[in-house]
Amino acid sequence: MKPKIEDVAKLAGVSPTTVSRVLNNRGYISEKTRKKVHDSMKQLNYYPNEIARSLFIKRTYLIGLIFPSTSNPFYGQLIFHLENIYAQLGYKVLLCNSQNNEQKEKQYLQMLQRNQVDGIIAGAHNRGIEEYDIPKLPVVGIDRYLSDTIPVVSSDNYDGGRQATQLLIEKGCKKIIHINGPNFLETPANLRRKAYEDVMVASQLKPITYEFPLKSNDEIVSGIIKDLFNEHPNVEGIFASDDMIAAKVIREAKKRGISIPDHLKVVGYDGTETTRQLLPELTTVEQPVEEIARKAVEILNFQIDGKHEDIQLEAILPVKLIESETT
Amino acid sequence: MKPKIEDVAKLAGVSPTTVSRVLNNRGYISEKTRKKVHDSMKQLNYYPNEIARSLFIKRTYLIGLIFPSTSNPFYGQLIFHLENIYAQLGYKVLLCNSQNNEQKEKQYLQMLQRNQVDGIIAGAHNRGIEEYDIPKLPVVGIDRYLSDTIPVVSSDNYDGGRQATQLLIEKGCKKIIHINGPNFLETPANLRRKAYEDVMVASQLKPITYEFPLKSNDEIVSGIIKDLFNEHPNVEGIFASDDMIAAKVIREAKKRGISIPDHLKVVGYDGTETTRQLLPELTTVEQPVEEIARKAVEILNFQIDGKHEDIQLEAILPVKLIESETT
DNA sequence: CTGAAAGCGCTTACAG
DNA sequence: CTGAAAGCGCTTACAG
Repeated sequence: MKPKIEDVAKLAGVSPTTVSRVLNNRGYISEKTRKKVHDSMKQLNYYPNEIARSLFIKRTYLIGLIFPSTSNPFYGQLIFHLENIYAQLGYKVLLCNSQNNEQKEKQYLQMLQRNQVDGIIAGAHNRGIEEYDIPKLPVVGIDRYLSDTIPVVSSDNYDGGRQATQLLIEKGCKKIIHINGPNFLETPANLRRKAYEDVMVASQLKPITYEFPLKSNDEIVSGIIKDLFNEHPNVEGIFASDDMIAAKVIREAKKRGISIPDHLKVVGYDGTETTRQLLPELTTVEQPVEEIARKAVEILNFQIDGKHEDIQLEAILPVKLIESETT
Repeated sequence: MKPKIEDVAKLAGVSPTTVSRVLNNRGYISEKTRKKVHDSMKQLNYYPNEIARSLFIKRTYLIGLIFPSTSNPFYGQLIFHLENIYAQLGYKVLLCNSQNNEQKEKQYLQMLQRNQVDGIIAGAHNRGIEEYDIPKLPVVGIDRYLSDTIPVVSSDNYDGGRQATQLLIEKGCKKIIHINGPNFLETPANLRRKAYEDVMVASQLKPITYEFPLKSNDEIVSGIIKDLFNEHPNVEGIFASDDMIAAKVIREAKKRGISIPDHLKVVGYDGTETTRQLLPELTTVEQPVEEIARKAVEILNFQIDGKHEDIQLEAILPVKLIESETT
């Protein structure tokens, strides 16, 4: 069986208390004892059982991460940074792919509570889930309003939408169409649309938004893009609410022999590493993914440490327009 | 404070033993008692502490996942499936981004042991790490030989390399170049190169492989691709060892005004969802990501359950050539 | 059908 | 500087 503290203690000829103290660098320990203990630990190949420790100290240093899918480049990159930051802070990360499924999400929430996580960071979903309002469980949302008391971190969606739309206007587009998810959601991401509409109106242009439904797959989105081109064959600019959609727009335009950027200009949103590698020609609004991760961790830490006075309820981080070849 | 089993017991007027039995559906419980206990749990909003449970049963239902980065589309998708499968099986998943850093990886390995994970699934790295040989800790490698006794799951890299190369030959290419990582590594992925060389030689063509170093970044890879085009301006076919590299090849070809597929044909490897969305025109060899995940879980489960006779030391899953517009 | 006791592997006051 | 005892929140024989 795995050696335990008692085994180390026996071999070193000391008490379990002493071994624990050596392990945790707590209290006074003579150099001689410390060495004996360390030698015994090495000899037995001992490593402490964190489960037992967690039970006692009532702290797991576990963080739950609930996001739709690591397969999506934006979330994949965000989770990468979150995990990195937490690893450096001595935390571990429990991964949950919610797939935007409310039922799954509730189950994960239960599971994370049972496993005594110190906190939760959760990413975009269709709507707030009241189950997130767990007394004393630190939670931070990313691009997502979970409840009135749960802090949200997001990129400056409004400014991103504004910059994207303005760029298209500056480049001479008049007929500019936006593609986005459903409008009824109160997500920060909806500000991309709001900004688009505001800028269009301010420039005396008519905003037109094509919406795809909440649970839409590849085909549905492709169909909507086809509709867009059929109904507006003379569209000059398209601002897609994310890079995946922008990629589909580009593809459809190519199929129709519409040359980009001469006859059509396209702007995406996200600007993940993966997009920039696979589709570097796309002009897009880059989210500060690492900074979002850092901010979310910072706010969650304030909650964990009980520093409630330091918590911002909303943190908005600046985006960066990356001009490439589609505009 | 959080209610514990004792609180539920008191409220229900029974012993903690009985509550535990209700919780675990073990032994005989009268319907009346069961109801009382359930009511009390609901009233107190009780949920069991898995940490305490784990300590006793010596089983955490935790699996450690060590992969270079969730930001990479292949690993992101693989991890997505692994997590999904494990969630359905009632397991939880601890995520570790090793970033191909041996030091980090060793630390994660320690951490996972301290946290009493039931098993580990680890993805590609530069070389085997002896620390993986932990007595009685179930481990499975994906596309990676960790040690003689650790099972490996991979796509049929040889067949993938063969199909890619043969396609290029069939399409009329004579001068076909391969781009891959360093050859000295004994990874299953190196079979892609081996297959390329075998097919070329069998077709009386000269294999030429451009290698990029182990720790290479964007720029280094781009530089190597530039070299390739400078040194072989008349190259007709390029088989890249993954889709990211293929994307760079396409980009460089465009810059040089080389038209694809007319004057140059390109084949990638991986065929992740993300690639297929962002770069659907790429011909590539699709890895059976979900099947790889399933197989790895299956083999790890055999180890966890002690069914050592059922364990395959090497599982190779079939790939699928997806012909698109770059060939 | 139900309960009292012991124990999972740690840590922390409290003594000395 | 070091140790004996109690306890973190569960579960499992063992009794009854």
